[in-house]
Amino acid sequence: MKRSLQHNAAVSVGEKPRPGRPRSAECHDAILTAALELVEEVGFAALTIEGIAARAGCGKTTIYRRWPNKASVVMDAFLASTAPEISFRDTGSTRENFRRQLRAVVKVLAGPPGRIIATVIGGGQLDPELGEAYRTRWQAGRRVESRQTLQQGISRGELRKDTNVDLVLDALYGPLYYRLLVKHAPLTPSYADALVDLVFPGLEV
Amino acid sequence: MKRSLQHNAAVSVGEKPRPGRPRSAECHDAILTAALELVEEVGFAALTIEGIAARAGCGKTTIYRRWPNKASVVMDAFLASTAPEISFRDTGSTRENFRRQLRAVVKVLAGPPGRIIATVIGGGQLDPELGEAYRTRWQAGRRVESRQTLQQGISRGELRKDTNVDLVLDALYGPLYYRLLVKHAPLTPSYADALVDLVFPGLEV
Amino acid sequence: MKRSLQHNAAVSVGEKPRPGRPRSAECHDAILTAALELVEEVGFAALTIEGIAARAGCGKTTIYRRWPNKASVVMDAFLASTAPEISFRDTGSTRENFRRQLRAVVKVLAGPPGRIIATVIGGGQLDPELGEAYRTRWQAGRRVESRQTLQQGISRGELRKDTNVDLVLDALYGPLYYRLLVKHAPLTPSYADALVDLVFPGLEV
Amino acid sequence: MKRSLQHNAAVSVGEKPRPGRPRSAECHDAILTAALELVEEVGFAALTIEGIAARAGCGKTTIYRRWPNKASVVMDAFLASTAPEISFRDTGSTRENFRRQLRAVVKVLAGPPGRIIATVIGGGQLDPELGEAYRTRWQAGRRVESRQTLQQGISRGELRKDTNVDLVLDALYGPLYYRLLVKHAPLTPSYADALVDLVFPGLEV
DNA sequence: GTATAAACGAGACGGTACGTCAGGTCTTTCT
DNA sequence: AGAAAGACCTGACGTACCGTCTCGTTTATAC
Repeated sequence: MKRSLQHNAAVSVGEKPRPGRPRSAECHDAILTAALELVEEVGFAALTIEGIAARAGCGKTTIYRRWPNKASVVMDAFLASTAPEISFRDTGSTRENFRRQLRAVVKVLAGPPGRIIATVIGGGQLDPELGEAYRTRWQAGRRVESRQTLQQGISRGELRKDTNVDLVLDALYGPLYYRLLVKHAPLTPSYADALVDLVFPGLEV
Repeated sequence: MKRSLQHNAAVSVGEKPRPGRPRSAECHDAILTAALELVEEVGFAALTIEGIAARAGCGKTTIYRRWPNKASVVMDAFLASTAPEISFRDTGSTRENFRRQLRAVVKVLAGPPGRIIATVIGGGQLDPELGEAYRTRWQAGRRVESRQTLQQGISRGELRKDTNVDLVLDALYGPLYYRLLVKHAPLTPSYADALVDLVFPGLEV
Repeated sequence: MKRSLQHNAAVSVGEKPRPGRPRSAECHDAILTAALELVEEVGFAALTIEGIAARAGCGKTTIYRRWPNKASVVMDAFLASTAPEISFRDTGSTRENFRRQLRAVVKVLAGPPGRIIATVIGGGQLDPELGEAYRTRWQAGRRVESRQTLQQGISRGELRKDTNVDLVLDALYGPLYYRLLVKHAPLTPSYADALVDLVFPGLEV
Repeated sequence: MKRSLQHNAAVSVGEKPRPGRPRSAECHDAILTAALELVEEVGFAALTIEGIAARAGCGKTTIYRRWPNKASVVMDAFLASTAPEISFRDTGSTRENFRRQLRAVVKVLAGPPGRIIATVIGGGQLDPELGEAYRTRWQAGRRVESRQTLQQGISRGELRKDTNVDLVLDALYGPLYYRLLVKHAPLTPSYADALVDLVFPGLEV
């Protein structure tokens, strides 16, 4: 059951061929694609293993053999689809770097991937495993880059040495996810700008 | 179906008595209590209407007659239990007012009500009605008071006249909900303090 | 509960007026009419008290106050509608008397009342009370007349003195009901004729 | 849905093995046995699919997968239990052949199988499919043998050449079913004898 | 007249069973 | 030996009626 955090089914390179019929890669992809489509169409709660199997044209058993629960399937499907994305580019100014990246994040969150992320975070409130999977397999990776960019700003002397990094990251990204999840107001690029301009003055030396 | 935003079963004051046997208030309370207990014990996903009915000692029909889905039951249960709570008191300093209120909010979110709020927001990603119910019946009310306090600070000359109120509220509360929902770090009173001290310097004249 | 064999709700003549609002005759009729219509439309099994109440425009309680179960309602409804019907007329010949009456019976059984009788007998296999009601309140009455006609034939010297009356009545009517209920062949006037001509030769002196 | 007239679940001989887990024969038998027991204990009306499933130790779905309604289950249960039964033996005299067979039929109808037959015919008044199933899967088979025996009597010169076969069969069996269903008098062997002696005089040359 | 008494409609109540759906497991044949 | 199919038991779903029970409202007789 603890294998749920890894691509447990991928036919890794250099894998020694085990006896028996090898697992079908077409099948694997079909399942992930079906899962992704369905989670967008009906949401995580209404998503069923049977539905995924039916759309993927495979048996339920084939899914259960590879993933322990539907959360893992969805998480794998999400990662397989959204892996290549929003990263930082150095403009020379840390504030400007964040402004650009936050605008990119807003763009993603306001689109279809945003709905999936919201679905996954929402499902994570009900299914602890999904929450854990989201944190470690998606959130943590993004956070590393943001932290590095912030730390770079500190070491370059742009930002105060006593900057509470985790707090600042929360102050920047928290409001975005807040609007994504509560939907009390829209997510716009100018909202990203305003946020950066609210938080950074207190950080810059 | 559009009645889900109101206490649809309560025998409101001054209500002209409709024909037929009136709905039982004991029953109403028993259901909400049972729902609240169960959602804490087993979580929203494992919560069943049958389970609520069994614990409340009433028939399933009685629940279905009053609420369209389990999300609404939980929402009503939550409101009935957590209504009288976190409010502002004027200490003379707007920053101090917010520091105290955010600490109170953290206390609530870190406790059992926090789990239910997270559950409701999570469920709101799948069930639009629940999301809407959360926004209008809970979130909006809290927001009004916060906005007034902030505006008071502006009119008292403590805060800049060009303060973007909605943005500031998001910057203060967003990070709290971010941690509540993503759970990448704990919610502590000192986090509330740090947040206030990060955001306010840029606002004060 | 044992009152189900009598018209328990009719405002009988000479009834001493009890205090309180008297039972409504319109209501009574509306219920019986609704029951009759519904039993023809959907059958006895799918018939519901709620359905009758809804169509009759009265409350369920009003029905339960008067009849102990749906079988009684249907039986009353049937009797109220089909009371005036098939009787014997003396032609001088007993065989002819029966031929005419059996033709009349076939006519009734082949029409809508036949469907209701079939429904009632069918329901009687599942609901003993309905069966008992059918026997005593309908069947027995018809039987008396047939028996008298047969006995008249005996005393007039047309039929053998050792005629087994009950057997002959069964031999005459049994096949009609057999076809009514099993439906393996149609009920036609000529079938009645043939039946009479099969049974009577052995009876006549 | 048109499969209800056949043993739709039986693993027929010579059936090419389809993929997937085959239907369990133990399960099949357990359901039919449970259905038969229950219909005798509580009657058809109080019979529930849930009750059958509980006693058979299987899930409701397993029953619904094989039969469309409880009538079909009972019909199959009845056929499986009463298949090997009442048949004719040639004594040399057609009248005697029928006397013996009618006595056997009376014996069956007066016992537990009789209650089930009555239940099935009764149910057939409400559910056309059940009526059709009864006619084709039970009644028709019995009728063939009776017709052959009657025709044998004709060709042997015992009975008149112009005998109306269908009418005679109705005259012999109709009264039995009449008493079975209306229950106005008991079914006894001597009743069978008397019936034969009433009908045959008119047939014999 | 004004109690008092009962029937009325409406509809909520605790239940039972419905027929469906999906869960996760299993058993079988096919590749 | 894995894939695909499909049957298995389980358990919850949301619905329909059951028969009972309040309600507030008539509509009678009795005081």
